[in-house]
Amino acid sequence: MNSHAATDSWVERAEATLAAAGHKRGGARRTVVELLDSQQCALTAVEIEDALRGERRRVSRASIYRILDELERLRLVQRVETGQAMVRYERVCEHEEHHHHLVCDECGVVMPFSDKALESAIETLSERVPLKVSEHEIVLHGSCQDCAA
Amino acid sequence: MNSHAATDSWVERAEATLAAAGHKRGGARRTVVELLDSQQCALTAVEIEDALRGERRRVSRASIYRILDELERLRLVQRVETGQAMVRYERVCEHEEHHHHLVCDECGVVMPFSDKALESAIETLSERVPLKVSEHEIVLHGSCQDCAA
DNA sequence: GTTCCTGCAAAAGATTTGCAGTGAC
DNA sequence: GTCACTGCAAATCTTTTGCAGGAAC
Repeated sequence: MNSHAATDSWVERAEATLAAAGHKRGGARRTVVELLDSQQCALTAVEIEDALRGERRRVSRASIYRILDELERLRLVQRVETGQAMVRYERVCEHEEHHHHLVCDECGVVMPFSDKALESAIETLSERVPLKVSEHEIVLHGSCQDCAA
Repeated sequence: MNSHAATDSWVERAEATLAAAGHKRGGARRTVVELLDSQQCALTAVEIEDALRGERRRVSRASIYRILDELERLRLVQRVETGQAMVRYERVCEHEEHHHHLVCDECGVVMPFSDKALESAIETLSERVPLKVSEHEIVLHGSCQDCAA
């Protein structure tokens, strides 16, 4: 499930960062971290709960939100707002290409994409704007191939 | 408050589109439409309710949501997701420059910006992606000049 | 033993819906 | 008169919080 090099896998960085922040190792948190690591794209809290209910250990909704919140504070995951009712979360990889999202407004599927030209446009722009920019989020809405057919 | 040319002001287009869609003229809806027309940037439902409570006619929260929902379906307003708890809405002007948003994560202020290079990057990109793109949303997060000082 | 971690149940906050009365055409 | 519009109150849904027991160190 996990295709990173062993030495800088996201799970390991997450565990290390959590430990450095004074956290103990909790079973629920480890389970969530492992699930997030195995995902290619962003999940909602409910999707995480459902994914864990069958497979691995069950984790309560409240814990999932608490864990996601802490992971976000530590910049290990990022929120993705897709305009759907629920917020999505995905892991942040330091050495990996930054990506954004495509959302099909008909079926709700969310897919990642990345584009160099877009990133450099954002970078240039960030310096001309009355805001010290720390992050950016881009979402393209439309119909996916299945729904447009 | 309103700086459009009389012939294609957003209020007029909105009224015409609503009428064409079989709507009668409602006092609450007209009040909300006029408020949205007077705004430079996106408002939340609660901000709309508060703005109307003092000044013009009071409109119930439920009606505001229903009105915004209908205006969105007719593509007269668009949602803006800023990562704050509430969704924001703003009018969509056909002949005006498309804009996006800067959000200060400290004080919550939302500002509009626009950038040609960014728009063309999006346009080019939209054709290479497995989605029939109909809309896009870009949000830059960071600290505004007051908060960064 | 202290401090963090979890689940459960309750709370909070945003948005939606049911219903009954009012208004537009 | 009919069908849309609106407000109120209740419901729904996502996310947060309080609390008590359990686990890590």
